[in-house]
Amino acid sequence: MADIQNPAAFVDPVAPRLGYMLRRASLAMMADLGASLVVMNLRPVEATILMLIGVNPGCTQSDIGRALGIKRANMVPLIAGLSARGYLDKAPVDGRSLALTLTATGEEARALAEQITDAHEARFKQVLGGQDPDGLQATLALIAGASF
Amino acid sequence: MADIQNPAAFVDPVAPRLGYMLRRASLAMMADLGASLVVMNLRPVEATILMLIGVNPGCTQSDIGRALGIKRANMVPLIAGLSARGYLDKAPVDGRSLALTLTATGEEARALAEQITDAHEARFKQVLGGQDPDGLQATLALIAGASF
DNA sequence: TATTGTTATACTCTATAACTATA
DNA sequence: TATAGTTATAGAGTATAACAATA
Repeated sequence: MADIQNPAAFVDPVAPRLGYMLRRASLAMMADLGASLVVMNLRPVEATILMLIGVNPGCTQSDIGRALGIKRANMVPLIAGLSARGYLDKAPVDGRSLALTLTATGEEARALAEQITDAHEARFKQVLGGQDPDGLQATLALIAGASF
Repeated sequence: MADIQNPAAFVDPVAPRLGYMLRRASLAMMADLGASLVVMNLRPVEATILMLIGVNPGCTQSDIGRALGIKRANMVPLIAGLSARGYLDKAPVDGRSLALTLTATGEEARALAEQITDAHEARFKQVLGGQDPDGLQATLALIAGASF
């Protein structure tokens, strides 16, 4: 029986597992990013969408959904929310699709979100000590792109 | 405007971000683990709980919740589910807490889950090429343990 | 026939509040 | 007063099915 009086005696058998540690590291970074973006009342996914439209002006919400792995149906409230806050302009291109661009306010929000994300990332790179963040990035890309 | 006829022209501004790539790598591994465990009708979190009780026989569900970052209230249906499948034995220790152990069937399930998880992990370590998985593991632990 | 945007809906995961019984 | 287990509930996030309009 585990000695529950001594928390250190409790063994965590999944700590040495790559997938679980990946998950914990991801949750730690996402929690920090979320906490950092709360000052501008923006969620990480909303910040991502602003950045995506910033570099891809005129894209559609279906484009964004494909890029981020979000279903069309779930893009609707996300775009509606950002639009209601005055961050987005919609222009018909097709008759069925809308070209999305950032308003001036939206561009300000994107720039601030980018700045906050930079600072967030810098904090974690410092934790890495001397290790190469780009090397880690490349390794993670290998894992993210794996298919069996 | 982004050339939506050519998907390659669509720029992903968060791909070079550590946190986002961490998230994508984590989702990729968790999806693979989930798909691998489906043959025994077990979710990753349930497999984790079996492993946790396996090395910490006699622990309580509150112990498990603390170890995995799952609230007491959300542990209830998890333990009830594993118990209903005949994987767990509960023995009163306290009057208010229950000591959890694996039944013979539960131990079989744990062993199989461990084996499936091993194979899953081996696949991803192969994707890493020559890179040191333990080094990556240690780096992820630094990120997971960071606090600001 | 395929795609865009949309609505409705359901399921999972997570979070809080409140209760009981025990310590 | 604090903890273990529990219930109810609410909020995200994610999934599918279906529809109208358009390509």
